[in-house]
Amino acid sequence: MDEGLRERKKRETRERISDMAMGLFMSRGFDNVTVAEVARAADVSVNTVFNYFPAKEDLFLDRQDQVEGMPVEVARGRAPGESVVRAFRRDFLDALETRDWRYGLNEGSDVFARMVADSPALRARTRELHLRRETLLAAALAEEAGADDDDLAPLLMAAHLLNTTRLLSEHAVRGMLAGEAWETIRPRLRVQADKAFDLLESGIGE
Amino acid sequence: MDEGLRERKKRETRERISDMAMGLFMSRGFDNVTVAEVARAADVSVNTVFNYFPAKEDLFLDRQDQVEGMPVEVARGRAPGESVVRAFRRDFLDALETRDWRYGLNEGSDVFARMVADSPALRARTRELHLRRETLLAAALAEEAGADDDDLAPLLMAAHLLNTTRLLSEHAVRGMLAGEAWETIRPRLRVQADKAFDLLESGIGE
DNA sequence: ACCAAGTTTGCAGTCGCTCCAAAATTAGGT
DNA sequence: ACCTAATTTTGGAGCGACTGCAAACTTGGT
Repeated sequence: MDEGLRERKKRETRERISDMAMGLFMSRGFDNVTVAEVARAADVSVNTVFNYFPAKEDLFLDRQDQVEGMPVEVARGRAPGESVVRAFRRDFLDALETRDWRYGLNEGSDVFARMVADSPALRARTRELHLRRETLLAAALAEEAGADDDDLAPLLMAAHLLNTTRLLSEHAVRGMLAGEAWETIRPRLRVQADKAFDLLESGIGE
Repeated sequence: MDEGLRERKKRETRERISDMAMGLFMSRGFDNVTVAEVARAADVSVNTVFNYFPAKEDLFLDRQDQVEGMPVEVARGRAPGESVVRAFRRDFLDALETRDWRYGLNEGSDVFARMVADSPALRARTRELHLRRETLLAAALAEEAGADDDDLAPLLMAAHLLNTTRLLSEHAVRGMLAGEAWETIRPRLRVQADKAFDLLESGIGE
């Protein structure tokens, strides 16, 4: 037992707060739930909530922040000789088959998406996360290529890659929100994904 | 006289509020100025401030919102036969020569940029503006190409185009904030811009 | 049992922002 | 000049996120 009673209690209250918050958010929407209510539901003082979560939005995203390094892993985990674009294409197409949660293709991620869409604060946070992933990926690419600080190529590639996956994910979510069945979304998305990555590889000459 | 006294006064107080706000923001930073202070400086009640500007950030951006349709004009104003990418390349390179404010190459836009960087609220708003421009440009491109709703190409092109110009602008600002002279920034930026747009046209095959 | 360290809590306060109803100002007609 | 209707401004009350601080409480080690 490498976890003392103190640490266990901390973890427990943290999880209790997070769980109660998510429950309330799911049933009533992010903006319609006050931090005081979350605190009451978790049987804890408001200050304690802010003790664990620096801002209200962190109650919602929490684990989402651990996903910010995901693109870097995709880039690093590619086969020898494989280009970065091909690695992302492969990763996304795999996710399309397995409905991987990493790209928001998960069943039920539409509820999630609607909540984000309905709350300005959550939208802002989501974009900040996107930006962070962009700079992290860019840094990884720059390191790998040994690019100097004046070279914009890593930043450009990171931005273009993440924006394609982002737009593909958003497109899938639009379909889900429109009530379409996944099996009718998947083939269409697959076509669009192929076109999108082709566009990345061969350029927009039009 | 197509402007009655009522309308003139409205315009005047609006401008007074905006001017006073900008002055305070410039000298003390966005987050260190309270709306109440702005109101006092403009000799107006706090409610009146919110009467003209829906949120504090609007005191800062105000006219910036009128620029959200700018990319659409670049796309629409291109020469016959000219591709969209070429139009944006031309527009940006022109702006590089004239230090056009539209891309934040303006002298003094570094102060502006630092203020945005220092305030989470302003950063969020700036990104929202970026997103709006993206969807507007995408809509224009989709209309022109007659693309259906399932086609992601317009959205992808819009995103890629605006992200290149965005990253180029940010790069320029980084140089300015580092204290570099404009004449040393320009040639380097020109090289990067050429590479960036080449990347867009010919793709990221690596 | 006791002390030091860490955790929770209550309280007071700031700031952005909203709602509402009462004043003040202006426009237009007589 | 006068009255009325529409518009603008204002004050006040209040909500919700968030901070800072000091007091109470809990845990770990001696």
